[in-house]
Amino acid sequence: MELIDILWKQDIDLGARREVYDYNHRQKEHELRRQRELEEEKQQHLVLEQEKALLAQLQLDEETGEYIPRPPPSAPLPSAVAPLEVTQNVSFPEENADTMSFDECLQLLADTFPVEETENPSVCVDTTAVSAPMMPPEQPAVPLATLSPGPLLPPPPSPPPHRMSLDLEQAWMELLSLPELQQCLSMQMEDTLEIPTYPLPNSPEVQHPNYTFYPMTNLTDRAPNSLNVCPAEFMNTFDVSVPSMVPPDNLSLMKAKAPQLNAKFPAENFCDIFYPNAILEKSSGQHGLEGNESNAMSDIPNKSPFTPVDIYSLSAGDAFDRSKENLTAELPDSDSGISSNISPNASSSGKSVYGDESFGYSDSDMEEMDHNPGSVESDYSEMFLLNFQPDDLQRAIPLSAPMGQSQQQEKKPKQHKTYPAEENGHNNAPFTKDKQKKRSEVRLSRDGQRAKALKIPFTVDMITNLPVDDFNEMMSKHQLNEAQLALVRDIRRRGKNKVAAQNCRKRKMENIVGLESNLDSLKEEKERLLEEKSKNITNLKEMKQQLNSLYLEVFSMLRDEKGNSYSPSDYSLQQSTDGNVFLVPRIKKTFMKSEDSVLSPL
DNA sequence: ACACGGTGTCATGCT
DNA sequence: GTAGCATGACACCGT
Repeated sequence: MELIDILWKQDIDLGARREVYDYNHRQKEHELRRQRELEEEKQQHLVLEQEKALLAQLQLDEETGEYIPRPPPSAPLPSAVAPLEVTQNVSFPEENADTMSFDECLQLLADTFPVEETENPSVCVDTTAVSAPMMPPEQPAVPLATLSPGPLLPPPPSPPPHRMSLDLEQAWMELLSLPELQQCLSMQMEDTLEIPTYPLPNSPEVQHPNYTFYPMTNLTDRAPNSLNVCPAEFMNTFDVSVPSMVPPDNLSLMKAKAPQLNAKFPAENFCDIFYPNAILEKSSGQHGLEGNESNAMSDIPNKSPFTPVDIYSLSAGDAFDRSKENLTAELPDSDSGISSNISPNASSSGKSVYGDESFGYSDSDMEEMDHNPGSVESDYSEMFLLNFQPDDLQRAIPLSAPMGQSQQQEKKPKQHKTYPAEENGHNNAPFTKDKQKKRSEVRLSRDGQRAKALKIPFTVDMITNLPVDDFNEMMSKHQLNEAQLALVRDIRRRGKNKVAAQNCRKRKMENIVGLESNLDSLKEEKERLLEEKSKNITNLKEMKQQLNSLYLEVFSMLRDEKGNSYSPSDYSLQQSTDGNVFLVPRIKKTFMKSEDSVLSPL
């Protein structure tokens, strides 16, 4: 699968389609290796079945809807044979179910049911989500890659009987009521348990059979290039793997292949039964099909936004979808400012004067437009002065949502989109909250409404965020009256000022935060200094005590001529500036205190 | 009903 | 003189 992808990507510029690789791959592994071998076994098996059918085994199968499989030799065949059968029966005469010979009928059933067993995970996924897990995991992830033998090789285990719903059972019984089919089925079903569980195409819930009965005429119309190359068995995978990431080309290819499934179902009335349903569901919108499809696809590893509806829509207008994607791809690169409206997500590319904040209001504008249904498309189409058709514009806008190609998620981006204030650097600001969006939308809607009222052919963000030169150039390209000019200037002024105010407040907050930080640091320093002061005081006090004790010790060691100690009350020790210590009488000291306090004792 | 925060807008000064 | 920015002040709105 990876090789296929690689090869396909390498040659995609050359126009090579992916199925080319798949086709080769499939031919190598399937057609040459298994088809004929299994086909022979199939033929033998059918002969045996035919013999038994003639012996009237009808009663066995119709009652329970489950058919006891005939012993081993034939049982494993259907699943393994399936891919081969599809391939070889592309040109099967499906319209002659009533008139076909018995052998043909047998052949048809023998071919059909085993095929559908293999297709069961794909074609009949919609009927029961239970069948989804049985799908080959690689199918949804790389849809076209399913063309490779992988999905076809391992025929999924026969679905459990309980999977068949009552409706399916009844429909099955009705089908069995047909005489020819009864014979054929009875013979065929004896061999396989899978038959009862086969989701019949006449269930209105079945989605993919719609493709199966898609008019054969479309076959050649849709994909003439790939039709001849790709055998019908590839279609088995397409039903399941209608991918979200598949390029439009591939989608069209898939769509084209879908009709080939006709070969798998002999009864033409099936088409009459189900195809209208398909149309109905198509017309009902994507949700209906998405719901059904999603149920079936829920187990698919890869989300497959492209539902059958998408395929139908493609069939209805490939050109549109292509243009739609082209539009989304091109707009972000456009510097006309229009892209800013349509691609608010392109913050990286939309940066200009204000960085991300530029073009940030398109969301609000769009929401504003949403509030005025009816006038939205026309007004904006006028305002943009683009070549877009309103439909294109309307569809292109959501498509440009940040989801990119996940087109199913385009529904409600506005509510959750990043507000311009957040984009322009305010996302970290404490002001950022949800209501900011609301207010912004309201505010912007004012100017938007005014602009629309005056038929100003620019968007608010264009007016606001374009550089002066570009703005003037844009203005020069349109003849605006005084009111329009005044409004445009006001809008630009307000827009600029709004951004300035936001920046100002941001700075203010930053300043506040900075000042608070400084305050904290200053407080810490103050505490540190106070603590140091306290330590110094303590040390000083200790030193004084030590000095005092030293003084007393020295003084006590002094003796007069008679060997008597001096009284501390009468004498004191004093140190001169040169370091000499003198014993000074207290009386004298008091006398000297007035003239030389330096000599006073410590 | 009131307080408060967030935001847009206006007026003004400055570059 | 004009455009743009910064900012105080005010009003509005939502919580």
